[in-house]
Amino acid sequence: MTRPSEITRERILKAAQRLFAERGYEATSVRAIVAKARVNQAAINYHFAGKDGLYREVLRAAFRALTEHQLAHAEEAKTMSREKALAEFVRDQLRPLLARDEISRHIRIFNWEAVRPTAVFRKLMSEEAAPFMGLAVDLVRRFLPEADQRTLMVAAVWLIGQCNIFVRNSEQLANPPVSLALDEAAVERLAELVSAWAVAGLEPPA
Amino acid sequence: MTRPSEITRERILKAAQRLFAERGYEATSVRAIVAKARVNQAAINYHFAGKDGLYREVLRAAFRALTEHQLAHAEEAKTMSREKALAEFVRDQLRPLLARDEISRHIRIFNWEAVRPTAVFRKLMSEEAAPFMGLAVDLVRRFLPEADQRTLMVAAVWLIGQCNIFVRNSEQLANPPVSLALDEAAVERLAELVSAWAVAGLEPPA
DNA sequence: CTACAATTCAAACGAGAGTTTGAAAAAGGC
DNA sequence: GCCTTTTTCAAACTCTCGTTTGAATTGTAG
Repeated sequence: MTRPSEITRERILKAAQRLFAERGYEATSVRAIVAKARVNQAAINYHFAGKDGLYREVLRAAFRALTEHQLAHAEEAKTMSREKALAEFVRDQLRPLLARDEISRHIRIFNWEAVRPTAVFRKLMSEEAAPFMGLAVDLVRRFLPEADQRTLMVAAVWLIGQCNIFVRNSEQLANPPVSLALDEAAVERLAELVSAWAVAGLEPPA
Repeated sequence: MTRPSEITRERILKAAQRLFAERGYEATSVRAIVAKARVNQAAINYHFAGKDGLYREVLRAAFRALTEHQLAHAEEAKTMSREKALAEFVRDQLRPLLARDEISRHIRIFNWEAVRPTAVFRKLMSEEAAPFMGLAVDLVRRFLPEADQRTLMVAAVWLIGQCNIFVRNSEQLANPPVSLALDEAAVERLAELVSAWAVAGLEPPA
């Protein structure tokens, strides 16, 4: 008898993913999740052994999907010029600004974790190492072939940071004094600007 | 009879500033503040009309001190070369990585706000417009004299973002897989790397 | 059809949050 | 030195949180 429970499980996971992406772990209550999923309150404890367990599942799914997505792009990225590859990376990072799809939510969840890592996240991080960082490092290595590992790590974080701030603060940036519009065309121009600056920053002076 | 109350007021403000900087608004409880300040629990409501009011005061103080600090530097920045000015800006932004002084705490509080802006912050933001953004815009304008206002805004956010990520994620970056050391020398090298890349990014191609 | 296990459900529990209360204490003006 | 105002204090109140409980329901194998 495993079938009927799968339905509620999925409903909970879907609702939880959306709410965690939107508000982060702490600010999301189990009551809000069960209301959105339209299941009973005790269902979370029954199926996931508590809020932590549920979050762990959401995080695992996000991990899997995100690295899968990035690894898929990694193959074609190697065939592009480094400038084009970096531009694609930036565009991917800025994706949550426009799309409301699942991948955007995954990225958002990781942005929440970047702020105040939960215990669940730390554990998962140490268990399933993140090839995500490796991708960013590989990318910047094409610009800094002679740099040591430490410098490459800093460059990777640096690159992610310039994209991250726009995603993380998108709501805030839409208001004064910045008043940054976020329609499709604007995000496209934003991606172009950021990747142009990043490329120029990493390319050796002519 | 204003004197005796000033003492508890100050004790509360000081304790609250430290805790808000460390944990953010939501994760800081009124009970934790009064314990650290060693005052009665009702004191916060008596003196600040609630947790919100207290946070508002802390935020106002941070606003004032931070813009004051930046404006003071703004004068000397104008006498420097644009490259040197940008390097100083970056160094300033990375300051919370090392110092545990008041200014570092102010910056930390604003980093929390960047994550999930509180209602208090939004209100304050709209009331007392931020000359802080203006400073960053002035700085990047020296590199992009012909850019329009929108591009300058994006560039300013872009610049802040590359510094911000290191401060915001400092705890996380200290652990694997990044394992970024954060002693004084390392922060110095970090500031040099970031400002070099940022300068190269903004400087017109040779 | 029956019996048993899996699943749902409404209700309550205990802990922690921010706030309120009303009396006690302290301070200052006259 | 008294009287009024300001300030402190311990306790309780109300709300929300995550979790637990035990009965009711549902699904399925024999």
